[in-house]
Amino acid sequence: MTNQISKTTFLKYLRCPRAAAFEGDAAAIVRDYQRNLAHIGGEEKAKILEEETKEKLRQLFIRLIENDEGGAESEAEIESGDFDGLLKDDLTLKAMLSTYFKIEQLTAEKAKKTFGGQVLSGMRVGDQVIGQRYINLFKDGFNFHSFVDVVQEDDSAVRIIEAKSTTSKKFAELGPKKNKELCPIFERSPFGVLRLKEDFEDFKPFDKYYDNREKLMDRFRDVGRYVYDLAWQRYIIENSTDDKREYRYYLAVLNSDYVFDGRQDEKGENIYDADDLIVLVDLTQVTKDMLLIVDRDVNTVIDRINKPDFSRVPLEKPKCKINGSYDQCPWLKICMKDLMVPDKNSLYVYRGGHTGFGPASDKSKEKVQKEKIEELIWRGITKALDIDYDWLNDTQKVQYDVIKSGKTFVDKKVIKAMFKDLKYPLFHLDFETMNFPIPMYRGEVPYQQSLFQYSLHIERTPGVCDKEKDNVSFLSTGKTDDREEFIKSMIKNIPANQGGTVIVYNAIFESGRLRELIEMFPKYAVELNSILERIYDLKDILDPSKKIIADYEYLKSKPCTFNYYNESFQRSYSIKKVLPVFAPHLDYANLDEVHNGLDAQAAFMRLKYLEGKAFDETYKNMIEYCKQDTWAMFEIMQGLRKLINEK
DNA sequence: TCAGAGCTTGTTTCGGCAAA
DNA sequence: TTTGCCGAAACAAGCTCTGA
Repeated sequence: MTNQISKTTFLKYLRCPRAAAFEGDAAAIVRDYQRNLAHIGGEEKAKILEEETKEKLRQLFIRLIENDEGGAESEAEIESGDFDGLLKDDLTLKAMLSTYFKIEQLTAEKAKKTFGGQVLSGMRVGDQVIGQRYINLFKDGFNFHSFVDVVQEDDSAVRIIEAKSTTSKKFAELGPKKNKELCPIFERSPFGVLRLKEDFEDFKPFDKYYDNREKLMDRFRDVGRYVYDLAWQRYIIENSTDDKREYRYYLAVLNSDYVFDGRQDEKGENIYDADDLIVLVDLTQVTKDMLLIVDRDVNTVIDRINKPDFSRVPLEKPKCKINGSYDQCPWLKICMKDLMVPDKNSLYVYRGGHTGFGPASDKSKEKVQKEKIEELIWRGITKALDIDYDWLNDTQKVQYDVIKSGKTFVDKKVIKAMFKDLKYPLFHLDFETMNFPIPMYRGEVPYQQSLFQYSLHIERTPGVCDKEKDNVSFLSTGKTDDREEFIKSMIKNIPANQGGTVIVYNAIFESGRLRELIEMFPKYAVELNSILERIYDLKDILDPSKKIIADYEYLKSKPCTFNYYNESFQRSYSIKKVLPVFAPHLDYANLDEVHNGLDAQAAFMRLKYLEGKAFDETYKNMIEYCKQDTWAMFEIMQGLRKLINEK
């Protein structure tokens, strides 16, 4: 039997030798699980199947990593919870399928318009896309295969187009900066195609042109990973066809400057101008230069499948995607355990630790090279307290002390002074948004954070606020463009003439949204500006930003940046880490349906299609979630008040 | 007057974090 | 997946000093 290797599988094997070895043995177990799950009836049975599968994986991994090099020891034993990520059904991905398909359709339209000829793309049947061009290459007993999103061809040329749901920005703005001015390495051709400057006749290479071009060829970079996909396709095609026509290779991405004009058809569906929304990026020359890299990678993958190697590998940030979320290595937890890196209070807990650790630099002597976290871990220094105290900066020393003593760090004097600057009534405000690749409403751009909900708790005098009575909110029904209703409701509840501080958590987000509203709805500019000017970031009280430090005389002399640090924060000041310390009784897990911002987005997507009781249920759950968010802010402030008034 | 060393200052790049 | 912000490192440019 020939081994089938899809592009996704290929990339999994390419991560590292150990990931490849794990993949081979674990993939069969995961495949079995998915097959059985499809035929199983009832939630309870599915739960049992999941537990059984995790136990199988656990047993497998205990065997795999307990090799002669040591491996996981009892204190860092592998738990079945370490496989959660592997078995999780990707709901977000499923919800996005129709959007990805829409982008492919628009790409086909654009290709037809730009180049004419024959255009072949997929057709949607349920959750499947059929009819795309199949490409494959047999090599050393393997079948490397893939589908091409869009193929355009005529008598003389074939154009291979890979559609990606990212924006043109990262290509259009690639290039060095000189005196704060960008020198892009791409330029729009008369046909509106983004091409490298070298493709134009009058090309003269400028400083750092080739450094930036190199970035396109590095699959661990933001731009490079898209280009790699295309180069892989090219490799398969060039090694499996003897077609003599000219082949050109393009990525299709969303134009970040596209503004949706709000046009709709008679059924109320949005009409997009494909020619304007889609940008083609010509990567023919770059992908050609990458063929050698891909060839080497293909041989590496074949080798790894034929000779699995389970031995330990050093962690590498860009490869393993440590701290990355969606593209993190699925085996990272296993490697971490194997290297004795604890879940809590590891070396990764230090703020600014990514730059490494080393002796404090002495101005009179030469600079000492810092050691990266991954190097230290490889040497067996894995816990936060393992590190030499003198190798830490002032902020990190505070973290060390907190872990060592188990006591929270609090600068009561500073927090007290910051509280004095608040003007009552306090408006605790929180937004929920939807960021869709393709804009939803008139005036929006790709990935616009489109506002659909807010919650507001009004605290008229210090410490006096009722969770129900003092709460107002707005939630769009999702069936129409309600943004103007949203604004009217908000400016009524936060009056411009009344004063009072507007409290938000992580102000960058809320102020950004307000500025966008002013841009799109200038007739409310005065009222919206009044809110914008009164915004105060609750996070600044715990962890002051640079701007706040500059504003407050008493913060300037502080060596450590924190005002408050608790061990359970694990360096993060996100509200989900902070809230449990101040209000352990407020648990997001107790809410129905919506537990975080991404759940709220998913619920809002459903809302559009719900009616009657189901609609009411989801609508209510969304209101409750957002209310909890602003109430949490009030509770954190109450906790801080109690703290600073203690003797 | 010039070249080179060493220092200071400014700019660019990078990685990480927060929100949804 | 996006945005903006931040701090540190890396790099670049300009200055002074020194010795010839």
